[in-house]
Amino acid sequence: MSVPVSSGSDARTRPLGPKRVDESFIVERIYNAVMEHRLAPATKLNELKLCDTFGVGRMRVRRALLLLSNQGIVDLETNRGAFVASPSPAEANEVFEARTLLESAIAHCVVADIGSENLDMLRQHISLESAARDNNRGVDLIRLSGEFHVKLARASGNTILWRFVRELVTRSSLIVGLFGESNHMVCPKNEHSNILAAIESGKPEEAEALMIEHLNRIREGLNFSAPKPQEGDLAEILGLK
Amino acid sequence: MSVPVSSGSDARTRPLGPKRVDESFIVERIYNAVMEHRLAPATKLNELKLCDTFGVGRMRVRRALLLLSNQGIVDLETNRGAFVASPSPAEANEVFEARTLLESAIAHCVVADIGSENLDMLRQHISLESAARDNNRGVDLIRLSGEFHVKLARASGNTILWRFVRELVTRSSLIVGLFGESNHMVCPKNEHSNILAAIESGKPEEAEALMIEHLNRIREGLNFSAPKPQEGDLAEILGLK
DNA sequence: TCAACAATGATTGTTAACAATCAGTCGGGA
DNA sequence: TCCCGACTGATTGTTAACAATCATTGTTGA
Repeated sequence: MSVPVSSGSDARTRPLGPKRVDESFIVERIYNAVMEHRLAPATKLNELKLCDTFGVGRMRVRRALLLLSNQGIVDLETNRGAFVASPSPAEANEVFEARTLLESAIAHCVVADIGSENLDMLRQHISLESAARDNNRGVDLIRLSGEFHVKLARASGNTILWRFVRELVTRSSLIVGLFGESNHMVCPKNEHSNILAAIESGKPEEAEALMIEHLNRIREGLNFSAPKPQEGDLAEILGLK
Repeated sequence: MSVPVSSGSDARTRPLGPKRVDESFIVERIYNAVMEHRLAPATKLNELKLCDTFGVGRMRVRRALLLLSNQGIVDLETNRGAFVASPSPAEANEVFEARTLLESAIAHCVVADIGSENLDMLRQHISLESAARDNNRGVDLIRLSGEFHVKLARASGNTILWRFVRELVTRSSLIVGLFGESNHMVCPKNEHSNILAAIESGKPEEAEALMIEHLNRIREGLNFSAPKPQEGDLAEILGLK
């Protein structure tokens, strides 16, 4: 558990070419780990372990953790350290309220603006999702389900909206991990492709309505009376494979 | 210019009671200064001066600057330091696109949810705005014009949306400072009160439409072919009066 | 057996010094 | 006069050591 992961050592021993490991790299990695449910809520994020994992000094790690805490992905407790955030039910409601407001508007607007290359990207994404679902690749499916929303926001061409949605989707991943009922699918089967279909056929109102329904369905799959305590292993999870 | 400001020294000499100066305090101060056009785009944010101003160590200042850069308020240039951001025209368009999308939806939704105490708050705000306009209190008016949007978002009761709008409004302040035509008023005379009226009378579509118009009007007041270089004095600007 | 408590190790928060880079000045030469 | 380069002070980036706090273990006593 506390054994330095080989990939971590790699990061320190070889400079990884011209790639510089800055705060955003660490933030990115933790974002991805949360999105894929590899980092569970309340997991302790030990500074030294993160230093080993990424091969950087403590300052970098602390700065990255500060950014993450600012985005609601990490909780910083004074003198106790950093933990993956455990959103409260109230917080969860805020996140989904904000998502509904933001993403429904995006779904509406994107119909007019979207270009063919972005449509292709989304189509390709849907096929990846289907494949992951058919092959029972649970981890991939979880990640892809969230990524659809992020890619749709990206298709809006607005990097600010993209960033906002990305934050909210990642926080949703924590929320689902905490309150999601295990038997309930993360994102029901055809909803993403239905949204895409509405976009393709140029129906903004329908795309918007479908997005709202979709988010409500996810929300209904939450059970706030059943918080799940979990345990994370950290070094291995974040290792640079 | 480089003289340590009295208020800055105050901050260091007296502990200011139980008030602890952490990153968010510094971030808050710089946010306010930008909102009030007291910090112009491209102003150099010298670390030591900020340390003196707030009476904290360099670490705190650097962490605050990191947060601000993450929110598009500050640009960090390696080995050159921190500068108040100078949004490009492309960035400006993104900000206003995002604002239109977000704030129109907020204006729509808030009609159903808003409570009387929030309505009162907004009414009171409008009267402050009017007073500032009538008395030619330019600085106050600038601040209040932006704050209306922030308060409206706050009235939605969603702290996430509030944070997003706050960031965008603050960035807008920089944009207006760079590209705004001086003779053009920041926020035309009655538009805020018209929006509030629509909300009060329970007309979500009208509130939304007015908000969109309002933001477009601000946008039309921008002139991207005329960037204005400006100079800031910093220590005095941020001093704890 | 259990609870309170002290001691120790681990982890975080902070400071200070050092290294590296930048910006502005001065001087020399065409 | 103008341009180029070395030099110096200022500023930023980084590291390491120190201080403070927390968590855990082991002990004592009822």
